[in-house]
Amino acid sequence: MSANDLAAAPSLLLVDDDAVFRGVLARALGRRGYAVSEAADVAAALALAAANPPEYAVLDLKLEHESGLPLIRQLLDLDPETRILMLTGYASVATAVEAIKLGATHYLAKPVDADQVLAALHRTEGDAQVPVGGDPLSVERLEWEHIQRVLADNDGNISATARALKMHRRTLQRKLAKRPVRG
Amino acid sequence: MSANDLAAAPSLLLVDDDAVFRGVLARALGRRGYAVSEAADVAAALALAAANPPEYAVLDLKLEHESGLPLIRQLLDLDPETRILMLTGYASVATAVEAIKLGATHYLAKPVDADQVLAALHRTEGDAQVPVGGDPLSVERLEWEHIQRVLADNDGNISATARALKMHRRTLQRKLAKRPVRG
DNA sequence: GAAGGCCCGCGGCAATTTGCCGCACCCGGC
DNA sequence: GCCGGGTGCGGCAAATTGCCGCGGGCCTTC
Repeated sequence: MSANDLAAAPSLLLVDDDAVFRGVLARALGRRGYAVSEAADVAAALALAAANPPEYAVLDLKLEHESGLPLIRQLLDLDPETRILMLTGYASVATAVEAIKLGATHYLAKPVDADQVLAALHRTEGDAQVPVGGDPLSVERLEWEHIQRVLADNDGNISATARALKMHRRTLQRKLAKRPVRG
Repeated sequence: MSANDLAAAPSLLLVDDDAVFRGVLARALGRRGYAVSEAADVAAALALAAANPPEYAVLDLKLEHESGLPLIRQLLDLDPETRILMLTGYASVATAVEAIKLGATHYLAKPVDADQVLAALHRTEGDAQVPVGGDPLSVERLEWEHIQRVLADNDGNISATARALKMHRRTLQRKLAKRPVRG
């Protein structure tokens, strides 16, 4: 990439607590002509964004001990034009709905590659020739979605969620630790 | 319900191609004080909405041979105030994102009960500190409902259902042998 | 009418998951 | 400080699932 390209490179803020993943994605995006800045938590992300509001942002939903959701609002407060992509390895309909309503541009489940990230960030709204897929959810997937929904209803309180679901707290913990299955 | 209540009843348009499900939900919503009109496809829904734009709408994503997604835009064109809930037994993150971006108020995966539908329709953007009705279904109960629905979709074919649900035929048999749990 | 192809029901057994203990820790109120 | 409630996690017995196999029924096709 030349110095000219650098000068014109659109800024992109990448927030993820997984250093390895973050590094790989940052490098891939940099190679594609973006000026990437990285942060591992909400505080660091806000510091970077306050100093220089990015044009694009890629946020991990599940950071070390906090949620990336509030960042959506805060980034949009700094610059309403920011295009935000929510990214997570623990995707669910419940959190997707929440993210989009908060103003995220798109929402993707990990794993993703840099091209998918960029496609999601640039996608113009509206052209919704969506799949409307064929097969119903697997029981496992359905359970995951339901758990996420109830968990959101209970503000992330695991004990309360376990009670509401009539399952053991320990079991719920274990289920949450696992990644959602596809399908 | 008195005549006064009827006069004040908020209008709700319910669109689903499954007559049984539609009937059950319509009755349940009617009992809760809504003036429910029903439609089985997009054309019928539009006809009803054009004549009398509803305050609320509950749309099935997967209608017989069409998608319910375009209806979101069309209903909002008729009346931007309409609060729309997308409902589907074939939930996916992708369609959820699309529905919300198109302007839907919320998105839920079937099976749901009437209270959850209303809670979703009334939930305000900020957050859900609203007095939510009854407790959510237990995972066990949810699983049972889902299995029954998919089983019906497959004309009672256990092998096909097991494949669709990505579970073992033997396991499905055992689950079916047990009584439905309540909760 | 024999051969496949699909389906159902069920026994058995190993692997995985649950239920249910416990413990250590953090936090917010009293 | 002390208490109640939430979180994370190890361990272990009990229950459930996954995955075999078998026999049998009901079609369709050679």
